Amino acid sequence: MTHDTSGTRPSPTLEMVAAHAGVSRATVSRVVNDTPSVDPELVRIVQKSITELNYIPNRVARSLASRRTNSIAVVVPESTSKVFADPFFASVVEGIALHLTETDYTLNMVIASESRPEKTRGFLLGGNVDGVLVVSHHIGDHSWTHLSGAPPMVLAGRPLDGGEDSYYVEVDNAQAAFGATNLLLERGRRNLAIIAGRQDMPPGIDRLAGWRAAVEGAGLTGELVEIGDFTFDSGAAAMQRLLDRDVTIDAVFAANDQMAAGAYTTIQSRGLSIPDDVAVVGFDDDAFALSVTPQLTTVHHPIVELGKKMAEILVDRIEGRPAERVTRMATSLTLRDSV
Amino acid sequence: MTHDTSGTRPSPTLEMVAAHAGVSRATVSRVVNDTPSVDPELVRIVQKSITELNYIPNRVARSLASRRTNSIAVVVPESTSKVFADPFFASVVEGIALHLTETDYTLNMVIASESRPEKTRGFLLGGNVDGVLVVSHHIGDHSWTHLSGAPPMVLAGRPLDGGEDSYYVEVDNAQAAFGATNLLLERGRRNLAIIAGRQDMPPGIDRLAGWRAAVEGAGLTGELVEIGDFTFDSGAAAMQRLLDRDVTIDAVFAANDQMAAGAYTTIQSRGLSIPDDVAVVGFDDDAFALSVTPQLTTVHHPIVELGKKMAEILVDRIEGRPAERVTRMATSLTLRDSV
DNA sequence: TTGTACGCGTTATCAA
DNA sequence: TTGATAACGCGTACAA
Repeated sequence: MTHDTSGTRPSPTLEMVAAHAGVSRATVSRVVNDTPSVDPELVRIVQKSITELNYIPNRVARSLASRRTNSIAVVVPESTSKVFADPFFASVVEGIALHLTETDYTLNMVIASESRPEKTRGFLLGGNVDGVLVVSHHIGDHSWTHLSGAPPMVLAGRPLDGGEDSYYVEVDNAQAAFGATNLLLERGRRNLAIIAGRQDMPPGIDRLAGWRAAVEGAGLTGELVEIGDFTFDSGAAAMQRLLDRDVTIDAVFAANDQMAAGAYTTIQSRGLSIPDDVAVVGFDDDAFALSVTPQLTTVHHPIVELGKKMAEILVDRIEGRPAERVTRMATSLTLRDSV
Repeated sequence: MTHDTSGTRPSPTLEMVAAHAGVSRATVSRVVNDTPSVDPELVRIVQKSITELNYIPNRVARSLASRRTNSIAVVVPESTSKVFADPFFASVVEGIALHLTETDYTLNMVIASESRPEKTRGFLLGGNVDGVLVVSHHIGDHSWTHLSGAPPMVLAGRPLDGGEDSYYVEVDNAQAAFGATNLLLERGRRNLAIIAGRQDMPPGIDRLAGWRAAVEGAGLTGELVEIGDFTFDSGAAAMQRLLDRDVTIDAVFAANDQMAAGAYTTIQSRGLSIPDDVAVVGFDDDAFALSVTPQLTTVHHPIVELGKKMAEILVDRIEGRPAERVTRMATSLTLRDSV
């Protein structure tokens, strides 16, 4: 006895339904699984018994017999203890969850504990899930990506380590950053800085590359670079360092909105005005973009859709349908008052 | 064939390990489950075989036989499409996940789809999980709370509908709101308003009650009440209505930081100063409190801890250990610059 | 179209 | 302490 079960009236088994309906278990199983070749009359009778007895199929037994679990895992790195605080992550998971709700798949969140890596590995390889979704980008986080015997997998963002055979959904970070930076240039800004993100993950790397391409394409030097870790505080600190290096900076591109919001506090505390003295562009178009004053001009990308797409592709793969290896989501520039 | 399995080398079964080790399956099972009464020498031999063959126990088969799934469900309402955007929710889930990582339990996120309620119900009652965590507060969302046959459950926040027998973890919303409001009174504010939250959930109801108690306790009339839905925009709108009613408001208590941040934009766009003209106090102490200018004075509560506690209590119940029915987390006032 | 019977990988019972 | 062996609840060839 593992817990108080008073008042418990467990769901009947398939066998009990069969008895009640006066058919074999096989027939009940067929009705439950919508197998075409069943006498409509029998279908009716069985379904009646099912509702009368309040039968709920046992997913565990079903999995054992069918070798499919009908559940998929979402793996997130523990290292990023801020994963949940990151609106990007939250939105991806939301998209995944929303799509799966419309399917018969169940969502398993697994924290890739660094202290117990074998736990994650065992879970993923133990036949507990039909597929895996990975929302991390750190180098090294994909240690299980190329394991033989692993179920189908779809990544959020391009993999860092080769991974020619990986399936993933991403936004074109470099292109979007390029466009955002060009906006600043078009508005006449000439002394551009960037608060880049961690250089061990694609969004950090590619957004910096896009910024650099635009800046250097305009014949300017891309030297005003400071690195943050995508958090609010790191944005504020990076802005400090930038202004300490060059007070004449007239535009900043931040690799995400949280860091942009952090930069705001630094800029404004130095008596500088946004956008008059310093124009700011962010990336993500999340809640932070709206909560700051003046509201932030930022790169919008469909994060929830990205999550949905990941789930969609994974389910396609699981069920044997063809699927694109790489899907790129479109971005757009949301113009507000910070430029 | 459901998907490409080239290169797959499935984990061996318990039986294969038994053969390899020259013992019976029962013995291997005992070793795997740390059953005390096994010859140390055999334990060694079996463990050797396990690592050599790279054996991973099949959780599904284990569940079927043992009638325990080693996984718990976190139920979130679909209605709140903003659940994931809500830092509170994210932190609770983070806490839950963090605690479960240290146990052998797995986390199942289930969206309580309103269009397919039977799916949620079936999942929860189908023996798929050993316990349930509910992070919603809406009236009606607990329709499955009192189902017989349901596994142990722990709620975030007090249940709205009686539920004398429920287990839950909460913060004392009324008490905290009372304290926050008293701070405003102590600072000499006399024309207090509140942007309350939805009145169909405890945080909305109780924080309003706390505010009212403090205001009326000071001999003032608690009439300046506007209701929001915990979102940024609703906070801005509510502040509009308040100022339209009475421009001499000198203090506002918002039921969460997001609404407080929304109120900021309204207040400042009317040319009023925070805190000189209007003092503001929020609730949650999340990222929004830091991203606004001036930084927000707000009620801090240990949300991640709350999640951890929920998971801890649920696991205790599942494993038959005694547990408190109601746990109340302490709050504190984080003083910043908005008062 | 329906039923029989075996197997899925593990735990649990009962003898030995 | 160890080993047969019967569940666990369902899917699915295969046979009828």
